[in-house]
Amino acid sequence: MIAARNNLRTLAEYQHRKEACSNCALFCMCFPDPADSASRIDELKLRHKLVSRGEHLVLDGEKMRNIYVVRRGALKAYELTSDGDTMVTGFYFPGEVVGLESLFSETHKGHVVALQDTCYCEIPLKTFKRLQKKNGELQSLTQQLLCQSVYDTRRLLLTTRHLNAQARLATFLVNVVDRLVEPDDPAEFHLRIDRQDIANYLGLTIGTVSRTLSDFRKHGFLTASGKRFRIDDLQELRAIATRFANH
Amino acid sequence: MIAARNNLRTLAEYQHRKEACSNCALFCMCFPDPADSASRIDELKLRHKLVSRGEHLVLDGEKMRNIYVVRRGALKAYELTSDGDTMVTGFYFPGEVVGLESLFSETHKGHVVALQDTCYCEIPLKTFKRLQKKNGELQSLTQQLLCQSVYDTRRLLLTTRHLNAQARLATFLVNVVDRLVEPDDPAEFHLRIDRQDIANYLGLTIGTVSRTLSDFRKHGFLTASGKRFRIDDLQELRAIATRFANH
DNA sequence: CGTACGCTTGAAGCTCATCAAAATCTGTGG
DNA sequence: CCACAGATTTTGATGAGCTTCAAGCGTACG
Repeated sequence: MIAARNNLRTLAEYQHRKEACSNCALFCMCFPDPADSASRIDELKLRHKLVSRGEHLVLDGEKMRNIYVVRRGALKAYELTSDGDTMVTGFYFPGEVVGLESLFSETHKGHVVALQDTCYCEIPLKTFKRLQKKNGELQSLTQQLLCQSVYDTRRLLLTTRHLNAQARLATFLVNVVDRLVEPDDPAEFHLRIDRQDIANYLGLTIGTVSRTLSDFRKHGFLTASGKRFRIDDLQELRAIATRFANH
Repeated sequence: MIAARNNLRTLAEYQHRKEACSNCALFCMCFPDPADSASRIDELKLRHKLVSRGEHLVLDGEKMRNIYVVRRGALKAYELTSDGDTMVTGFYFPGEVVGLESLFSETHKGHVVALQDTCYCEIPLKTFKRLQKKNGELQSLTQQLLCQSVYDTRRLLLTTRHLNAQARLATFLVNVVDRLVEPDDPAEFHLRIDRQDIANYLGLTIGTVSRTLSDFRKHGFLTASGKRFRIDDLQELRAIATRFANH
């Protein structure tokens, strides 16, 4: 069961949390112009919740009741085919919005499950729509995020169609670094995604992913043991990522 | 050079054209509630234009000035990699909107070129935004189209990652039929896309596309000679499209 | 009617999937 | 803290499927 914490917090408390929210895609919704922040926060009745590893945040076909933003943790989005095969469609890291692309149909497409204990913000759809209606900023932010989503998906599409295993994995790793690591920090992280999910996500098999990682290790591009990764030559990985298989 | 025809037409003339517009994704923008259509059409100052085969409608990196809707013809969207390789990202057929996903950045990503002489509607971005601001219907339509675009791209993504050549091509053909052929018409069409572009789009080579088409021919699923296609067993193609390679 | 381009077909090679076994990691209880 | 069991990851051998390259064929168009 999902452990719910539906507390309404004070503005002061939110100001404290600004750091945690600073890379949130919907930052402007919770922390607008200081002049009227109080009312906004109040109206949001923002709910922080937790899902533990293995629990689902969203189920396929479910009516969309909320929009979610990841605070801490990691989530996996996937769909099941008619044959019962799993297809991993994406991952969500802190600061990222879950379920926005369901906005129109108001029905979730695909499942979203926690890869580790994950803390998130829950924004009721009604609140979101109300805010959107009277707030041009949020309006255009929504469009921006949707456009970005189209762009990202298309990029992934091009990636998987035209790249070989090395380039696919390099693209994936570079993307993870960009999303998970602060710009000037060392590229070292605990990746909660297992090899099977990476493979599925990239349209490869677990064997190929493992082998390719070994290749990268041999070439000194990274140090990876289990789920602990350190990227030693991001430059080179970026180069491999843009190097095409069929030229 | 693009042959421009910037005439403002009368409402009566538009009513006549309703049939041509009836499957337009932005239909509601031009033909809203009959009561106030006149003003809407007037405001739109809709411009019909032409691009001939091989001419570009949109160039990569270009500032977005208009939104386009295809009336007649076919367009190809593609990007160029740093190595100079072409990657075909999609096709546009009558009734479909070009460039909506650039809405936020207001910069076009990728090129769009005409595969045949193509007639389209040009909606100035400013007009579109103005209409959007005071028209909730168009507002939500935009979001819907963006959501749809995410969904379509994701679907295509799943397709190409996990399917073999047969399934990819079948998916492509079924999709073309759905977009190009009226529901109850015989599935017969002149596909302006050449084998090379199909191959690139599906992440295959021209040889594999040709070979797979031959397989389909041998099995009696279709009759294809050059760019003329007749789908003889859409049912079976749909079955192949959903049949996965790696189960 | 001939040329050029696109399409088809064939043979050889390479990448990645498949299956299986070994190695390593993770978590649990002693 | 260590030992053990289950899960995950790595590695290896083999083969299917797709690419590559090249040659031949068909078709469109001047």
